[in-house]
Amino acid sequence: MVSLMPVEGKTRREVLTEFRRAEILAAARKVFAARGFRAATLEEVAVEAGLAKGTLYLYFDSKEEMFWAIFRGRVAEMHRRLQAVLSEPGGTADKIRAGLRVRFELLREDQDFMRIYLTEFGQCIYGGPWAKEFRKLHLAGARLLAPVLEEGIRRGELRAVPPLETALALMDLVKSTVSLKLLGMHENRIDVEQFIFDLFWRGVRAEGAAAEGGQ
Amino acid sequence: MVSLMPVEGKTRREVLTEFRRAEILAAARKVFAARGFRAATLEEVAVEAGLAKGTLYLYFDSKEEMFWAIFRGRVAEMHRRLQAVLSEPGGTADKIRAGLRVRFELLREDQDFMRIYLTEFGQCIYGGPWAKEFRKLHLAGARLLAPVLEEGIRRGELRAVPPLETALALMDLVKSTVSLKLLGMHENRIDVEQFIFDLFWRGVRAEGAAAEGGQ
DNA sequence: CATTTTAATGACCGGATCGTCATAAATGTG
DNA sequence: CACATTTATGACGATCCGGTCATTAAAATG
Repeated sequence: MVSLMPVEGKTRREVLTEFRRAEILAAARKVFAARGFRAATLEEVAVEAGLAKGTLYLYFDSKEEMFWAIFRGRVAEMHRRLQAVLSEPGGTADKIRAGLRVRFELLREDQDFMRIYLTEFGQCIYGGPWAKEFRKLHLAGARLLAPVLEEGIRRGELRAVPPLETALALMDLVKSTVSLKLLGMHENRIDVEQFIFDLFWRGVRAEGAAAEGGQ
Repeated sequence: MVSLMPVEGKTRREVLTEFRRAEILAAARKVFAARGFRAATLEEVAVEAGLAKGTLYLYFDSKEEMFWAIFRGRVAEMHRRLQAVLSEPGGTADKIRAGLRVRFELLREDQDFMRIYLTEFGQCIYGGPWAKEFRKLHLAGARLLAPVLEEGIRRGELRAVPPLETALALMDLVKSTVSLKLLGMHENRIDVEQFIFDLFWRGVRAEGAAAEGGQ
């Protein structure tokens, strides 16, 4: 009966099921990114995945579950990468620059995800079932950066800014710049990453410091 | 037949019609702000206005028209006020501060509007019928500030930042801060307006300048 | 007060879409 | 090959909502 070959503690069936789930999520990410959560239809997702709509429900309970599976996973990935670069040794300016780079890299790698992040975040104000989760994830990102800023203040590299608020300001600066990029406003006239870094770094560095991060 | 009393070039009927339109728009603003454009239903708007749904269509052609009547009017008002404070004499720092004050005042006066602005702006990426309009209005705001920055650069008060991009960055900095305020993240721990001004001004001021705007 | 004109109503239509379920195809089993 | 089990299907039910329209209420008119 269970002659399905077990592979690394999982039956062949479980592996196949996971594969299908992943296939469906890839299709869903595409559709959600193109249309937004509300306007995206499961029919589209099904077509994109080469399946029938009913089949989706063998792997997910609802449209919401699909969305969150995509979203949570990607945010977690982003936070892992942020954490990684922020824990490397280096000055505060370097860390801020590295954190910026992670976000811009992510944008280049996966515009779909950023689009979801940016547009659905606005909706979280309406307090649907996600408002709390969204807010928690967003704050979690800021809490990764805040200690770096605190450290910078202690070391005298930064003036005494409120760490969490400043971290949030930076994240939003990136976020909205990213949204402008998606809107095609910046084109290639300036180096956006460098521009944002300059603006922010000059905004937070200690009074006496030169433009040390301006390489 | 036309015994309706003309008042300042308008018949009594026209005045009443305008009044009804305004009543409906007030109700609509409330509902749109509470639920967002998509989730808001005309049934709710009608109830809020104390009318039947069908009656709304005597005054507006569609849900979209209602939304834009609200949105355009309010943005125009914001731009008028920005233009007014930016054209007053004063240093660049003063003007930036005054521009910030306008936006924060607007937030305090009419949170509903800001909510609409913030949340529906995210959606404009999807290129519905509004994408172009939204973008145009958003850029128009930046174009009010850009000349002030250019003037500041000429006068040597600011370093050579790209004016339009910098104006957009400031607008977004305010916008997202505002959204955090709406989310209840800041509470009253810091003076947000002062915080944003400091961050931005230090980010753009000329190399030699002291924190002149820090009053 | 009778009549005409305007304003208001809410039942209804049409389209969209989430999620279900009886049925069918595919796959595995003996 | 017959049978059982898992996977897939897409028509369908249910719901929601923007917009319409025949009908009713109100207001103006003479």
